Amino acid sequence: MATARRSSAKVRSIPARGYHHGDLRQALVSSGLALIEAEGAEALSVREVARRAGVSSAAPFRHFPSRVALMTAIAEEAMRRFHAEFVAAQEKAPKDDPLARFRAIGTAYLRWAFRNPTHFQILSDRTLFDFEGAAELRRQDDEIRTAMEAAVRAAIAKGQIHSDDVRLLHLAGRGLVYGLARMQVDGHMPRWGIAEHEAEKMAEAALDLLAAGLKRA
Amino acid sequence: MATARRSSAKVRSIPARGYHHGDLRQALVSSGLALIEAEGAEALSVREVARRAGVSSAAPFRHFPSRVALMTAIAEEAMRRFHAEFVAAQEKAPKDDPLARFRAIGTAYLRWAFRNPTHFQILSDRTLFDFEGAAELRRQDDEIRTAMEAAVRAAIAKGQIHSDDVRLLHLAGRGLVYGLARMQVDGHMPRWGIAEHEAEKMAEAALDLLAAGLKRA
DNA sequence: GCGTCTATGTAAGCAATGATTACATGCCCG
DNA sequence: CGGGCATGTAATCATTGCTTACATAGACGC
Repeated sequence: MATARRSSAKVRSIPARGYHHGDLRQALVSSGLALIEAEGAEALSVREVARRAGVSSAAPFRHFPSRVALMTAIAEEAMRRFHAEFVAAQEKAPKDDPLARFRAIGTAYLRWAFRNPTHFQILSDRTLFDFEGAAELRRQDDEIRTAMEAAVRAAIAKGQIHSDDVRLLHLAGRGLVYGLARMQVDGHMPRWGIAEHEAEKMAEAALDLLAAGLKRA
Repeated sequence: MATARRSSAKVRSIPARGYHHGDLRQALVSSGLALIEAEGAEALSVREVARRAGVSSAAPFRHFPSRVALMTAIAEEAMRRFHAEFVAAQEKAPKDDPLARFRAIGTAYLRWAFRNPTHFQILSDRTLFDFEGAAELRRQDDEIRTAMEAAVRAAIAKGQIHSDDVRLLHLAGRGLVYGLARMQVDGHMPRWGIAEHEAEKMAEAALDLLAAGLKRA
């Protein structure tokens, strides 16, 4: 009954369930992400994830040496998605208007955070996983930071901004975007009785405000 | 030997240790805060706190119904300190220059967060404690938000700012300050090889940048 | 003083969790 | 077809949050 036998052929491609799970590692990451989405990061336990994947409580330790390692894999998955979307937004952004580009990058960051609060929360809270040990994640994170900084640099070179302190401008931009995103996921967004999706527009407007303030008069 | 007898008098004032602890509740909050300071919020366990206070593992439950309740008391203690410092800064701020006042409030917020990262982290992460159940904390939090909003409103009334959207301006200011503070405690501050205390000045400069951008030309 | 009542501590034990160890199973490759 | 390795299970441990039953010290009425 439960033993829906796979048909002798090379099982590798079929994610069927025998004694050996098709791809437990990925299954654990997926159900882990789903669990966090539903119950919060604190609620993620190795045993619960194993339960949802239908395996014994010791099985996950074949793929991850510790709970933190599992969380790290989940964070890397989240970063992979964020990075992909960021790259896509990056390509659609105007090539010849650095300030607009800076704004576009910030907006993409904000939109992603607002629409994937759980993913964003995992990524931003580095006490949840092993940041140092996640090389790929760090690389993608750096790439995003670098892109933002490049936009600022280009805007300065083009004389679009009335300041030439790259670090400071970058810090202000990133600080604002990061802050707005975290306010949202941390529940610090003032409730002005406006619809949820309005908060996102509001945040984007705040970013515009900064960009406008930087413009050369 | 261990029974250093208190001298008959009204013990109440003396924090001596008999079978009954002088003021266990406060002792738990204090050692809890110290523990978080040293090991991070995740590391706080009721048993460890009890151990450090020299009582049995069940004793804390006489004072707090749950671990979260203990964390909430710790958060309230942190907020009390923050609020006190905020009020002090508020009084020193210029009365007649709202924009400068707005800036002063933001700076005080930033300074506190940079110098008390643990306290700030506890307060900002509402998954750590019971925000809804902490009435006094909520009141003090509101008071700070209100003060910031009032400064913005006054700046608009005085024609110091080239915009009249109070909510938006407030959001931008709070978002930036909150973001810079969280970047610091979350370990997202770019390491530019500058000294630690320079980061604080940098953050303040970013705030100035926003304030300047808002100024009427 | 004295006895009792209550606040506050202890001891022991429960279920759940992260992690380890010894064992089982089945897929892959010679 | 048969050995070996990857991947699963079962059983177990220490630790944790929390509860229950019991102990004791202080406070208070008399």
